[in-house]
Amino acid sequence: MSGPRFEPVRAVRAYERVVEQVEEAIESGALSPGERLPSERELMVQFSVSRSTVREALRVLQARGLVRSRPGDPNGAEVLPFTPAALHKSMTTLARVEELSLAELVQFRMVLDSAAILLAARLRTDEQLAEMAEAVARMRAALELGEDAFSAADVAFHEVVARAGGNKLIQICTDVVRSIVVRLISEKLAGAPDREALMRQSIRHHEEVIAAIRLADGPLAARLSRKAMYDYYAGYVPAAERGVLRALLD
Amino acid sequence: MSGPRFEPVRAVRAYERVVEQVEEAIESGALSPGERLPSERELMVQFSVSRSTVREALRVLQARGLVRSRPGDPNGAEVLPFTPAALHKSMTTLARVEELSLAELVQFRMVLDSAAILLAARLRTDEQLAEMAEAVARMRAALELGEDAFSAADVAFHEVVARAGGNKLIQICTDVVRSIVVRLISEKLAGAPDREALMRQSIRHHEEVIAAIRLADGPLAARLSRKAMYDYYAGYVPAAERGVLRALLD
DNA sequence: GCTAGTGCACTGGTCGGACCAGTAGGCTAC
DNA sequence: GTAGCCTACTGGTCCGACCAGTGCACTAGC
Repeated sequence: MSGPRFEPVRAVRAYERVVEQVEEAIESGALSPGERLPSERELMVQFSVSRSTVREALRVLQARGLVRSRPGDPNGAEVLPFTPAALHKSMTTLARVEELSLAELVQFRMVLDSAAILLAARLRTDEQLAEMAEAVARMRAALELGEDAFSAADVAFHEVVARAGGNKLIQICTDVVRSIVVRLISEKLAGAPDREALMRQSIRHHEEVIAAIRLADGPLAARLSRKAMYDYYAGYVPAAERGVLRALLD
Repeated sequence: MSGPRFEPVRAVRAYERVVEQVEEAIESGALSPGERLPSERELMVQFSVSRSTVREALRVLQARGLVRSRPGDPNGAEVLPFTPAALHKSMTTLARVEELSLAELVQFRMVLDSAAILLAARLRTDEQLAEMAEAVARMRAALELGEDAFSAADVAFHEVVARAGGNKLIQICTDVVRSIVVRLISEKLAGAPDREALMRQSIRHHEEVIAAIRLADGPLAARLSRKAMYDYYAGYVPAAERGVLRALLD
């Protein structure tokens, strides 16, 4: 016979209550990006807590990327528009403490990027298609300009595609993981053999993908994009782990 | 001619320095999960900052899921093993403030889950295959037991698959997004028409997927899983948005 | 001798007050 | 009318204090 079901009471700290209330106000839209929170001294009155408690709450909210405070600002903390910064931070942490391999990260990109391309092939506007072509043109021009320009144009291409795919979650996740991958291999990048050949090949691949997108052949575009990413990154992945990447090639 | 390249100096607060140092120690492995940080009073000596500053740093580290502190604990804060809690938090925030639609979330699951299944079809062990079959058996048994048991068995199935796929990032992301989706539709779930038919259909689909995995036919298994997820969730997605989901069906 | 119980020394959580450097905007002096 | 100062705020940091917990060593009782 089970008696009255008591719920475990976890001791909830004062600053957590403050965090919850402010968080709720932001997520419900009662506070919009750009608006200001009351000053810390005002908040301590409203919440009936000390300033230390208010400040600990604000630190948490700041760590979650919801607000930002600036010393000397005559207004209170500013409510920020959503940025994937917190997502980025926790994924980076994940990558470090869980020791995610480069193979896993690249595989993740192959999956999500090709999905975005599949969707983009069906949903893209003509304008977006032109943007993609322009980005690839800039990649080609960057052959003369150097690594950074090439990389920037490449990022621009993938951003247009992700946007055209219409799924914000995919868009943000690809973006976050891409930056992690880029940082991981940036040091290896300089000393890599035959960078220029790799870049030329990458450009060809991108052009093939665009052609498939133009024809609205999503599955083909997706397949080509996976192949492109594999060819581009396989050299940086230990040979033993390349098998799991090839599993995604048709 | 560009002179010496000065970097912008952003004012770095004291507590941020503390966060960085502790974070580095954890991520580099100098501090392992289960180990203890020095007490707050000890940390204020080591870092030469006040206790308030130490505490703000600890709040940030706690928000990132790296440490936990318990009142009265004679030891310092405990270094935690990685949990996707922070990732979960930021994705949930993303879902709320960016107003991710259920369609986007389900689409994301279709993509990642089918990728995991594709990989699992090639990499799974016989033992994992048996686990999958057992999970589906429990789903069938749960027809008598109710919604919760069914859902739990379903989760177990997808967890085995994700594990068998061998990509921790995919595994964690599917897990996080699944819980968000589940919470989103949990209220609609009770009043849904013809739940039992949906559950029976879902079981059939799962069995088809297992069959394909058993035959190591990854692409088939992946396709079937996308179809399964579409059929299961389409009813909860506004008709106007179902098109983008169907774009993933072959 | 061993065990059960009691303090004690420590922990984190919270509070209040204080000072500093920085900012914005009103005010004053030119 | 404008340039420059002044003031009233802001957040960042520090300090000292108190409280309610916790674990452990020590002690009193068997």
